[in-house]
Amino acid sequence: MITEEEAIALQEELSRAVILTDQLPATINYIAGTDVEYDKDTNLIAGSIAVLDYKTLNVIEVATHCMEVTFPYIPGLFSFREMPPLLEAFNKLEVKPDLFVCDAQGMAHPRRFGLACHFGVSINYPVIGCGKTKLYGVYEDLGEERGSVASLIAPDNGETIGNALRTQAGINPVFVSVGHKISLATATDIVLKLCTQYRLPETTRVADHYGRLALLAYKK
DNA sequence: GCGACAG
DNA sequence: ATCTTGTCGC
Repeated sequence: MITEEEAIALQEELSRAVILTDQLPATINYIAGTDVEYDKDTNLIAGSIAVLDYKTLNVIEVATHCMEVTFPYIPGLFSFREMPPLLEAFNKLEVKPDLFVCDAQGMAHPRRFGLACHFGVSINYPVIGCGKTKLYGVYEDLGEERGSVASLIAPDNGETIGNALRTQAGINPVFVSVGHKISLATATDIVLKLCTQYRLPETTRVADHYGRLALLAYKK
């Protein structure tokens, strides 16, 4: 298995391929959410990708893949744990979406290479990182209203590596960052549009739901 | 040494 | 991630 040192070296090498500008279709038809579920009492995990119609948010297709975990949870090396099941699920997709939203960080990472970047560079598609909690960076003065944004600043070089985004008034923000082939501004705009009723994007919620079902069915 | 630490 | 429904507080 890949060692921790090798994983870090690989991140530093692959991170040079990340594209931080909009390189997506002028019209977005399909958008996918990705998530990975864990089983409480086995080492099974399920990668899940849900493709939605961007305009109506209707579910178009869902692909899942169950397997055993192959890498421990180490903050900063999270992608090496979740990439395997996600790549398998991606290969099962019949409808390839215009872009993806990962349930994790992209550039908002100590080496600027969170799961959303790793996934994006690997499949060469536009990807947005949208995490529920922060891994790296500091922010201040985030408004309480829906749509409020505060820059996530990297403490090592002072650069903006993401946005804290309030998707519902008075509810904890989500953390948006570039995964691949999209700008932070576009990514932030899209995530807000996907949060129609809840704190998290509909893409993430749907992927989570079907991943859960797939894991339960696989256990039996 | 202490706190922080995606899922 | 996983414990988990109703309940406490603004």
